[in-house]
Formats: sequence, C-alpha cells, structure tokens
Amino acid sequence: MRVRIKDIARLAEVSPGTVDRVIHNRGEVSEITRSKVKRILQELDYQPDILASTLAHKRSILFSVIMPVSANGSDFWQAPNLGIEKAVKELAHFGISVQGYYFDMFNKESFISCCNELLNDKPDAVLMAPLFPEESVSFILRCQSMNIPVTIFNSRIDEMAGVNFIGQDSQQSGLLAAKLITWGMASSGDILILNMAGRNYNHKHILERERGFRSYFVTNSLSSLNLHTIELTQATEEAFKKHLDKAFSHLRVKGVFVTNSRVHRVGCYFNEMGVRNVRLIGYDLLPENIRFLKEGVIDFLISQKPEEQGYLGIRSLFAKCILKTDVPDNQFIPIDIITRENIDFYEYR
Amino acid sequence: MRVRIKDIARLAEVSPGTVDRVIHNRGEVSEITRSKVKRILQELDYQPDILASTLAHKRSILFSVIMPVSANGSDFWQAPNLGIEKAVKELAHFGISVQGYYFDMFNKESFISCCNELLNDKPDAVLMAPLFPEESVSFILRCQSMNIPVTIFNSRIDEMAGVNFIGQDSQQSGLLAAKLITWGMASSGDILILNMAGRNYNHKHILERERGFRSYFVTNSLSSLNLHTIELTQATEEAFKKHLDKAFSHLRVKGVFVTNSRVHRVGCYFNEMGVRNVRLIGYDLLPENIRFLKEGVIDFLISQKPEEQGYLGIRSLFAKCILKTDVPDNQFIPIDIITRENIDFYEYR
DNA sequence: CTGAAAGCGCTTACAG
DNA sequence: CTGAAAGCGCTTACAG
Repeated sequence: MRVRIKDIARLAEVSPGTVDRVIHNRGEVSEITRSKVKRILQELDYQPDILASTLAHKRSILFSVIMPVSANGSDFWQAPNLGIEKAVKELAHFGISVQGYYFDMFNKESFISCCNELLNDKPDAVLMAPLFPEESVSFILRCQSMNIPVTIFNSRIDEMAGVNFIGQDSQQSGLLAAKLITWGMASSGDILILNMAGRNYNHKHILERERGFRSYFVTNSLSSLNLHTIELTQATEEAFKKHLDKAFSHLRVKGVFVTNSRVHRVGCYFNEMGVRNVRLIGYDLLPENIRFLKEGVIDFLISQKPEEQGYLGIRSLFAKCILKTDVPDNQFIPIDIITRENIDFYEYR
Repeated sequence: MRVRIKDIARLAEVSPGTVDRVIHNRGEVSEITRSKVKRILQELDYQPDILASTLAHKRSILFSVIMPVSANGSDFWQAPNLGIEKAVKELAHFGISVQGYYFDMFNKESFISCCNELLNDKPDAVLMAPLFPEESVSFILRCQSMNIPVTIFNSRIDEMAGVNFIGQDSQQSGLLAAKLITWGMASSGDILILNMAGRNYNHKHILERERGFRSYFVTNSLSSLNLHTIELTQATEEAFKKHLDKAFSHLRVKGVFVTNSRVHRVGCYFNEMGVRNVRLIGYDLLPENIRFLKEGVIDFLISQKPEEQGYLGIRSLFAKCILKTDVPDNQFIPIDIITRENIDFYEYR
C-alpha cells in the first residue's frame, strides 16, 4: 500500500497539515517537528500523489514559449507548435496551459519586448529558442531571479547552470551529410557547400554543420573530392543563379550540400537547368523540400525534428514544475535520415 | 470554467450520482431522466476530469503484455520492455501496472498456455506480439468476448475489427534497404539476399522485406545487378560458411542484404575472410550489430524501434482504457536509417 | 507554531 | 429508480 500524508502524520504524531508544510517548505514549523517529519518522510520514501495534489490545488499552470514567428513560406518555426500542442493535450488534465510569444528573428528589439511581455504574465516555466545569444542570457538570468525554470531548444548558448537544452548536434549532422553525399561516389570531382541562411542570425549552428561536413573529408582522406564553400547569405535570386552558373560551368560538381533548409532553391535550379546526377542534400522537412525529395531531385534530407523538440520542451517543463524529477542537461535529438523511400513515415503525429 | 458533474446535475435537476450512472451506462436510471441527462451532457460537451476519476476509483488497472521471451544473445525481444517501462513510469500515477507473459517463440504450446494464464489474471487490456497467427486470432476473439481491448505490435495478422496495430511497413523497409545498398553503386555485379531467421516463425515479415527489396530493382531497372537469395534458415555454422564461400568465389558480390537482425554473423564472416568493399545492410540495433556498424563493416542498419513499439503499445492501451479516446487502427513506426555517424543518438531514453 | 475542517471532481455503497 | 453521504490524497484558509 502506498504511503500517504496521513500515515506520515500518524507516525510523527502531528496533523496532516503540518506534514504538508514540511513537504513544501512552507515554514511555520518548529525545527524539532520539521526534522522529525523529514526523517519519517525519508524512511518511508514518501512519494506524493500528484493526481490528488493537482486536484486539490485547482490552480492552473502557465508555460510560456518564446520563439521566432514562422515566416512566410519557410515554416520551420511552425513545426515546434505541433509538438507543443501534442504535449499540452497529453498534460491538459494537469491544468497546464501554454502561451506563445513570437518575435521577428531579424529584429532584436522585438525579441526583447517579447521577453518583457512574457515576464509580465508571470509564467511558471519558460521554453525558448535562444536566437540572440547575449539577450537570451540576460533574459534567462532574469527568469532565474524570479525562480522561473528555463529550457532552451534548437540552438545552444554557452552552458548555463540550471538551463536544459534540447536539440541536435549540428557538427555530427554535418558529418553525417558528408557520409551520405560521398557514399559510393566513384570518381573525383567537386562538392559545393552552400550557406544561405536568411541572415547571420544563427551562424553558429550553420558553421558547426559545415565544420562537421568538412571534417569527414579530412578524417577519411577523401582528397580526390574538392570542397567549395559558397556564401549566398542574403543573395538575391539573380546573384544566387549567377553563383551556381559559375560553379557548374567551371567545376565538375558531384554533389551539393546545403547547410540549412533552403535546399529547395537548389532543387528549383536543378530542374530549371536540367542538372542530373548531382547529389543534393540539405535540412528539414519543409513541404517544398519534401516535393523535391519525392521527385528524386533531393537525395537526402536531415530532419531536426522541430516537432519533437517542442514536445520534449514542454515535457521537460512539466517534469521540472509538476513532477519535480530530474531533467537531463542536454537532450540530443536523433539525426534522422530521410529519403523518398521512408518520408511517408515521418509525418508528425 | 470547466463543466462538472455537479453542474450537469443541477441543470438536469437530479443528483450527481444519477449523472454518474448515465455517464457510465450503469443502468438503474429511468429512460426519461437518462435521455435528459444525456442531452445536457452533450450540450455542455462535458469532459470528465480523469484525475478526479482515477483518484476516486482507487482501483488499479492491469495491462498484460504477451510476447516472446528474449532469447540468449539476440535480445531483440528485450527491447520492447524498455519502452513499456518508460510508459508505465509516465502513467504510474494513474494506477497502472503491467504484467508480462513470455512464451517460447518456437513452441506453440507455450504460447497457448501463456494466453490461458493471462486471461486467468483478468487484465483490463492486452498488448501482444502475435507470432502464431492462428492461435493469436482465436486468443483475440476470447479477449473480445471478455471485453478486453487488444493492441498488437511488431508483426501483423489479418485485419480484425477493434484490434490496433503498431509496427513497421516491412515491404517499404526492404525497398529502402535496396535504395541504400545500390545508391551510387557504379559497376555491375551481384547482390546477395540472406534469409536466416531462426526458424520460419515470422516468415511473412521477412518475405515482405525481400519483396520490397526486389521491387526496387525492378522499378528502377537495375538490371546490371543480379539478385541471389540464399536461404540459411536453421543453417549450422558450417553450412553458413559454405554457402557464403561459394557465393563469394563464384560471384562478384557487391552487396549483402540480411533480412533480419542476424547481420552480425555476416560481419564476422567479412572480418574473418578479409572481405572489403562489399556493402552490408541489415536490421536492428543489437549490440553485436552496433559493434560492426561502428567498425565500418556494416554500412547501414534499419531500426524497427522495438522500444518505441512497446511504448506506443502501452500508451495505446491507456488511451483506450482510461482516456477513452480514439486510437488509430495502424500506427506505423518510422523506418530509421542508422549509420556509424548517427548511431550515438539512437539509444532509447 | 499547530490542528480541525472544508474542498478539489468523481465514485461508491447504502438507504429508501 | 433516486439521493445523501462518505471517501480517494492532498491543499488551503481559518481558528487558536
């Protein structure tokens, strides 16, 4: 039979109310009874019944999520919401609700005002995509001073005590991309690395992917393949085409690695120019990318599983706030390899 | 504010007890009040508070799991238990406990006696790996006559109303294996398909993988690659070696596809005989397989995610018994592609 | 600093 | 066939 507060109370010769005060460190208990109750709690390994607890509370818990607003077209930032909704549905019985705060990822001010708004609403915990490193750190410090736990996802910032991270190992994903793009590649030639982030906002992420990608060629002595990084950040459509035209006319391009989700733009280029037999690999299951994957233009996509990141993010806050269980400092998301043959089984449920 | 039984009772001018009787079809209610209460329940879209409900019940729910005992060495059948335990931990607050019944997968009698034992314990729901198709069907029928919901996992049996399935699309996984083994394969040659199931018990599964694998070569007109199926079911170590020796001396073997988790045996053979540059692909993240994957002897492993199957299995029973929500007839597990570059992120958590 | 009592929303005997 | 009361384990005013 499970140990109840009532049992502890009887053994400690106090009332249930007092036991409750001890359990939750509410004070107003003499040191002597406190230690006595504490001892018995430990001896019997008392575990609270969180169903009864949440039922009695009848308070509702607010989790706040702060991340970029999903831009038109590239709706990568819409995906986490699917996972968040799933988690909320599962946990709705515990009186959990979620409030989202969406900032413009190219506008630091909008991030800061989101942060302020969020703190005004006094959430019980925060899940955040820390796109602006410095501002994120100072925001986290503010949260911590208000005793609000924080979990970050998608991109990392420097280690901070008490902050949990959920996301992918970017460098390893680049290394995996290199394995896939070179696997069984017979002849020598050139491989392009295309960086075309919307802007520099998340550079660390992207750089790590490229670093991982390049390291594979060094480790495996693939010197017959030449790597060329092309920076297309903020490139116009015209500049984009010009760069690729130049590369394809001067080099024997065997493969193209796009370091983010814009790989569909290269897919378009391939189709327009009739490029064939050039391997193409990039990130994220955007609808445009999936289309090219199914057509056979894109060979592999690496998924960051943004939905799962959102899901695990909320579960992480739940564990911290309600269950009071330990949460791992870092939860690394698997690096899923998606092809036209298995894509159908990766729709988020 | 959430609608409570009390609210319904007041509106229907009856007592909470009567509302409860209507909600759970307990009978002992006059048709006239029943329909009145029913109407109001629907109008207000009453949703029970399952926390309060389980707290008041104070009964415990028993889920039974029936699957093969994990054989020595090949512990594929140990993996589902990890997921099951994870689910039970998450749901422990709802008073759920799990009892496992393990049969010898080569012994039909042991399966049948497991079934009988299980039913004696009168579980609230059953999760089962239906290795013996006919006996499984008759067992399911017995469960259904006792109003015990059933979810099956890993392998399918013919469609049965009310039975939910969780598992992988075997044919598609074979097709994926073909894509990976041929991707960028330059020259012509031979490809071996090795069937070495312990016995014929799960033949359908295996056959579908082979069928999917072969279909890829037809669809993509890969006629320069010749496929050879080698049956090694129940082969001794000696026969195994003899078959492979023969194949490797007569054919220009470019790749080997093992249709189940025994791919590590081929890995051993490769190491012993110094076989190099032959692609090797198989199933499941057994420790022996992972070792060869990390060494670069096995190129790809396809994971059936047995842990996730177990996890989803229990969640499926939970949804049916406690939440009373709809559960999809078929839940297809993603077909994960595992390489030495991403294996580290696929340990089950 | 401590205890008795009422309540969270649902369920379960029991009485009529 | 129906209702009033007690209880699940925990929390929260309130009284002392």
